[in-house]
Amino acid sequence: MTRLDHPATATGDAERDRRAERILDTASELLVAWGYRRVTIEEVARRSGVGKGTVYLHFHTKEVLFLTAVMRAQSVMTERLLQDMRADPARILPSSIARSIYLRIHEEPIIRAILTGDTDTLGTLSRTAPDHVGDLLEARERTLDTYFEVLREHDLVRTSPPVHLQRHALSAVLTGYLVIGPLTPYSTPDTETAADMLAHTVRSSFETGHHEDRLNEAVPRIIGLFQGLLERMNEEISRQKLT
Amino acid sequence: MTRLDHPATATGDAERDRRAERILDTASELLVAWGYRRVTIEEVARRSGVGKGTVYLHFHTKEVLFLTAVMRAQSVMTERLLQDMRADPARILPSSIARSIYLRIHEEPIIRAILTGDTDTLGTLSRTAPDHVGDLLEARERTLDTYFEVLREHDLVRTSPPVHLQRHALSAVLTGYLVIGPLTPYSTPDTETAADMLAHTVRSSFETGHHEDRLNEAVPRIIGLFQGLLERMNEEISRQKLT
DNA sequence: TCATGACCAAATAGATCATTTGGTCATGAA
DNA sequence: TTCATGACCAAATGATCTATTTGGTCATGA
Repeated sequence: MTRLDHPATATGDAERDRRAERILDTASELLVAWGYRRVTIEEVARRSGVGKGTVYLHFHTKEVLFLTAVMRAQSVMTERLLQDMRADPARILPSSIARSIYLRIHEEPIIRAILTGDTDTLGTLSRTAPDHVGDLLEARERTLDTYFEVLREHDLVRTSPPVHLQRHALSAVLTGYLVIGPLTPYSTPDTETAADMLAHTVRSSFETGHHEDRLNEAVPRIIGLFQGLLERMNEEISRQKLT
Repeated sequence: MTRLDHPATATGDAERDRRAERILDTASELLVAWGYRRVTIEEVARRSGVGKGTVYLHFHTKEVLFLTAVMRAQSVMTERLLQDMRADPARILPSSIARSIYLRIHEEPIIRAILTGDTDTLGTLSRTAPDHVGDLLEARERTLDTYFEVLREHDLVRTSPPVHLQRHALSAVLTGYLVIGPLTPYSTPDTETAADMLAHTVRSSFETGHHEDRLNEAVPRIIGLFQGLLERMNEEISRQKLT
């Protein structure tokens, strides 16, 4: 429970930022464990080793605090996707991305809650999110559209359906695999197997046989695209962290 | 409001059965409009033009009444699928079935509620269903497994993944398309378009290029299969209708 | 300068009471 | 005798009021 002997004034931006991160850590942890409604700011403050008022020096409201926690989780996931892409060009393909997201979600319950619209843990957050970070959500949509356009230009995905339909289809399939588990009372395959099936589904319904060359050509653009989204997210996150 | 001048004792099984159907009609209607929790047996009785006690002459409990209503809706849907299959062999393919189910669900809110696990309209039904009709649910799983096996024997679907994984994948994709609509706050394509995308997804990830002959060979077996399931459902339905 | 916890209004949870509802069964019509 | 019915009951649900908690502020003091 006891933190620093001297909970002294945070000297410098560095210390201050570390404290903000600690608060976000606590918020994330409690969000998953208790659900938005049941977590109090005071508890977050206590577990973060700061006073209650201090939390409000970092985040406008409870809502903003938890939304930021959620955004940070997504930012981290995007960063991982980027790492993967840099290591292996094939990782830019939708099937690989879907697979990674699916697997990651099984160890990051926050993101699962977002994507599946889990109202118990998210509470009213799911309603109010668009009011606070609507721009970001739109940006994500646009990024995905451009993503498919780029893939298309390099003959890596089918060209038959319009781009926005492909995006919709990808969301639908991914969501389906995520939601089906808790929904059906009966036998579900283990995570790894399901992830492979998901990748198979996405691959066969979106992608073409890939040419190694065309793939490599596309990599920088795709990476740039997601890098842009990542920066947009981080920007939004630090915008929420006050002063 | 007024029904027969003579709400007389139901003479013969025919009249009695008509009355049961009327009660099921009312129950279905109110289930969709109000949700399980808010519907009272008395209201169902009033709207069906019978006394409250009479409802209990037909169905053991409130739960059983509404479960039967739900089963009947599924039975009707299965019947339609069978009609389609008889009219056109290609309708036995998973892509076509998925498409039909998806479209039908947009005009049959009951079934949507089931498949998407809509807890607001279904209430506690979703939890308790397996206790009452667990056998039927298992039968449906087995039927789907056999369905894929038959398709496989006629070279109509891929043979790479195990059958039960294919079933799981089909459920996942269909569920995804169903759930994604209410979930995402943003642009969704219109029903018909989404249905086509769904069919495309299912076709490209499960089916092979179909030989007309092989298709026709499979038709009778597939139809028999679903016919069996249909009978199993109707059997369960009439088992619930008392005496 | 800046972290803090007492403080306030508003929301939530608890407790108590009134109403409704699922399910039964004695009654009476046919 | 057969069978539909609505009064009836215990249990669940909802309404209402009170006590507590909680999000958010700000005077205080390190």
